[in-house]
Amino acid sequence: MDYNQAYALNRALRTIGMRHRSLAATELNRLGLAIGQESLIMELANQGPRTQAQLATAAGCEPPTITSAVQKLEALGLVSRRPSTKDRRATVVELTVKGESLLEGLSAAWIHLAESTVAGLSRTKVEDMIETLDDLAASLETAARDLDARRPT
Amino acid sequence: MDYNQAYALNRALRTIGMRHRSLAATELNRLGLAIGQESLIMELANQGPRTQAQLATAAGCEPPTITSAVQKLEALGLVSRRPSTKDRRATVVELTVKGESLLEGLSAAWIHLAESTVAGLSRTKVEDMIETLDDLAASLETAARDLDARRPT
DNA sequence: TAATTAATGTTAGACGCCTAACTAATCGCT
DNA sequence: AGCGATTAGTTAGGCGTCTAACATTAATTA
Repeated sequence: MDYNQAYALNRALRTIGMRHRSLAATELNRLGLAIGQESLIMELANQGPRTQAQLATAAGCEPPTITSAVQKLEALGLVSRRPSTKDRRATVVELTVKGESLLEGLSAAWIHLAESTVAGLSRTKVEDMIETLDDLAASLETAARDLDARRPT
Repeated sequence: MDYNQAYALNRALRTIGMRHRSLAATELNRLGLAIGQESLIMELANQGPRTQAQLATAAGCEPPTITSAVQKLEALGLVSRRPSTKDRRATVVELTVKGESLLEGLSAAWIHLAESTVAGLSRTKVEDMIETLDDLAASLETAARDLDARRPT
């Protein structure tokens, strides 16, 4: 690949990441949430109670990030924690009633975010966009996995 | 747009942002740089000496981010600062010789980053990917602009 | 010209995310 | 059965980014 293509690709991805994150943050602020917390709430809503390790895998981030996010969600009363009965190392996280009451607003906010994200597209259909982004997300996941498989212990 | 589409879109964008940023960070770390600094260096290489306000606009971030990034680049000896002669508020930032010596490695790293980003694509050609991402980046820029135009003083 | 408004850059403090280092518990192998 | 290796979670400290508040200088307008 030549430099101009690489530059264009990386630059587009940088601005996409920053802008989408920023729009997401303003949507979530209206609900009293910070960015990152939504992915835990949605995962708990979809899958039921999960350990923090499962949440880390689902959210694609590292354990310390989960520790801190769960602590804050617990302080907000949106989530509860209890020790796992089967594995005494593990902590099971569960949505509280108050947490579930957020789900409706969260869905609306997420639709609004997606709509403003694609509102200004000039030559791409939304279905094609989603298709393309899924392909890219998968490619980046394998690139990331390959990278730290190559990183020794 | 229905919720499932919105969820898929937002989720793909979240992972794309996180993974690409993370890959970029490991590339830059090899050069002794942190993420974000590369966009200033590249802008200075492309456009010549710039004020911090111009750098903020080009990088798509806020003035305090530039202040801190420029301070660190200056401490590394990659960049020099001098007061503008025409506007006594402004600071002009310029690449040093040591900064220019990084450009070659930076280009190589950026090509490598782009290649690993797209290496795992299964159903999208690179040219189409760039086209689609440019469209999306532009859409998100206008969404962000509209948002804080709506935010009053 | 004088007064108001706008722009440049800084500091302070917050956020999410990261890595490194650690404890405690479980797993795996001999 | 026991010991080394792995896994779950936490703490400490770093990064880039943001907003809010501020001082300084420039531009606008009365």
